[in-house]
Amino acid sequence: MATIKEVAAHASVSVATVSRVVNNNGYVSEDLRLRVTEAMHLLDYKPSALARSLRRQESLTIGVLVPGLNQPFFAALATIIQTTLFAAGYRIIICSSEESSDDEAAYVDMLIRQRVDGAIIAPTGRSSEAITPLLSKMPVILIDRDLPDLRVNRILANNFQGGCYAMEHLLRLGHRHIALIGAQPHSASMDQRIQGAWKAIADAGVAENSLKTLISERSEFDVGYAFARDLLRRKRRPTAVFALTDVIAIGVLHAAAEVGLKLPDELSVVGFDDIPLSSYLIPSLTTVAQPIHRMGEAAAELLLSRIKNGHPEPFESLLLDMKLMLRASTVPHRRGA
Amino acid sequence: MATIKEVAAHASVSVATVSRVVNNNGYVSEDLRLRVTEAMHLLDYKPSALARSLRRQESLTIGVLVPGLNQPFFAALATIIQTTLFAAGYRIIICSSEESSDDEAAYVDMLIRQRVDGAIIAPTGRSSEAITPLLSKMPVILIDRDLPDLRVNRILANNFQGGCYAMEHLLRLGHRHIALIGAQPHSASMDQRIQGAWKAIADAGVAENSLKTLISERSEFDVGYAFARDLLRRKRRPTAVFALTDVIAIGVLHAAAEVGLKLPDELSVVGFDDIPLSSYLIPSLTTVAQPIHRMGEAAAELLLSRIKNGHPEPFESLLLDMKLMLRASTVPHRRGA
DNA sequence: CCTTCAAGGGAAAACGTTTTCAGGAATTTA
DNA sequence: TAAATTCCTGAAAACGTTTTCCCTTGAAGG
Repeated sequence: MATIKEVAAHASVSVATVSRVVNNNGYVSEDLRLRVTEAMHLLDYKPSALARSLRRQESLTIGVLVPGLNQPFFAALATIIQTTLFAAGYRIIICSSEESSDDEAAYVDMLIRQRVDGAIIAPTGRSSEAITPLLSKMPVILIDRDLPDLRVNRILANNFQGGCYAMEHLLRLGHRHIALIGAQPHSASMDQRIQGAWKAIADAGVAENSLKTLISERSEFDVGYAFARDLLRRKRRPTAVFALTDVIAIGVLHAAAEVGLKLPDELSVVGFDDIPLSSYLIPSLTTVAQPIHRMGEAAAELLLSRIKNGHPEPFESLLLDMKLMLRASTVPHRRGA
Repeated sequence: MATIKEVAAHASVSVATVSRVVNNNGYVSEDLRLRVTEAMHLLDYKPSALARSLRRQESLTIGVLVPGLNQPFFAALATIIQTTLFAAGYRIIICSSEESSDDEAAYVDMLIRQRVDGAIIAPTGRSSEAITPLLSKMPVILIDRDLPDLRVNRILANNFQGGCYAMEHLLRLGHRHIALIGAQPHSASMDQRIQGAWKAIADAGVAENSLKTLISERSEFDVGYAFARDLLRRKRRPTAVFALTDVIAIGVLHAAAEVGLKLPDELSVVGFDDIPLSSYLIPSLTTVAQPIHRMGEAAAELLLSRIKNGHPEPFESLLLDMKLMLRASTVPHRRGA
């Protein structure tokens, strides 16, 4: 691989001159500029980002740490962040911790050694332990999942509001026997969705036993199906389900079909996330959409501004609005259905 | 951020000694080793991967270039590759080109400047133009999507075989009026699935007009729904659909429900990919599973071996077997249904 | 007692850039 | 004409490591 020295030799100039034309700063005559660009093309010269980063003391790289690329939401988020940052001249290192705190800590360590200029993190657990080492070393943006007592900027979707929206919707349709099904009990977002649901119950003034919550440690894919199968077979089964995730909702749909319920007439289902598939399900899924695009962009932009301008204490949180997507899976409750 | 010099000063030794204890090579007395490790902890010293890479002339980083992280298949593939390589001491830079050749070329350029030690690539288009610059500079493994006339190692799933399996299955069930629906006409994998389907037709000795192929430029999400809606309304509608992708199959399911067809009795559907969701659809989707885990691992391992051992000409391809997943969406054809 | 060898450690070169500094030439200003 | 300014260029330091080379010391072997 050609180095700047070889280019300089080939063009009979100093390395300083080559550097000037590469970075297009400082004075250099047309004559030499031409000779240098020619030599660069001839030798297929590509400056080493390693050497440049070392000298400039900035890597133009930022770390993105998500709990699981297999979750469509995070895949989409990572893609948006990548697109935004790449356009700004930054590259990203995406790390998928697969919900493991140990892996998360290992990736954090790696990002530090890699001298990334900043990090955008959707943390795995409820504990901030794994990511604290980063905070003193670079700007960090927390995204999607909150952690208490951390002095960082946050980009969050209003999960409380979303939970509220979903439950309000079901209550307004007349449902009074509702099951809430969730997984991942260690996530603050899930907690807030549940809180929102209870808030809607309280605001509507309906009986507290209108809502039953079922939370499992199992994976998203299993839990909806497993819970719903039992639940829907009971004599007094719920008339509506609030699934804390679209993937869970899909499991519920599956179970309902197996049990022989006619959807949506005999069971209304509302999901959460608005993954691409949800509008293609049968029936198409009413769900709460996260402002995923704005989250990704906002995180990227906020991080860049922090890298350029330094600490903007106090650390402010950006709380973005959710949106209820009305589709076919929810209908008014009919007495006797 | 602490440097090796500061650690050396703090422990009253030379930087060479610190380096020796960090890398655990060369001779160093217990006395000094202790003083150094103490100083390292005290200063929270983390060696700069930048400086190390520059000096060692290897970055321990490899580039992974996929056409779209939003496609569950590639998200899963990237995750597997990352896990395998991270365990081997390598980090990866994941780039998602979003099926754009221009972005792909930009990422390729970036990977070269970043001095990655190798690359695993699932190319975007049919042309090898965008990625050729890499070939002369580092070991490259092509994965999932083939490109002709490239002197590289390949890890491919046998898409031809998969297409064959799917079509054989439908034919064996007695279907003789089958629609093949696809998107992404620029992908070699899709071509091969189609070829496989025709091979099954030929082998079974049934009439060539048993199969109609419909390929669109539109996105995966739209195409299944759009085509199927038209198709299923005709007087002589197909009794089975082979969807070139699970996501397309989901669109078909949706359209069938809308048109009022009873699934799977009035329409059999077979998909391709076996994305996590496919077993949770209603009816659960018969589909062709890619050996995705073996693909990712094989690619990672082969790349590492090429980095260590250099060119193993001739370039061999690894062609992995597909597997037909029998589920509920396909049933025997009944005359008069 | 002399030679060899192993253990231990420091000085300095090297990796490929960017950037500061210094200086020369050409041009403008006083 | 002298002084100041602008344009242009190269030498060399610096970024943070690793590694080579060399030197010392102590012990073992003859």
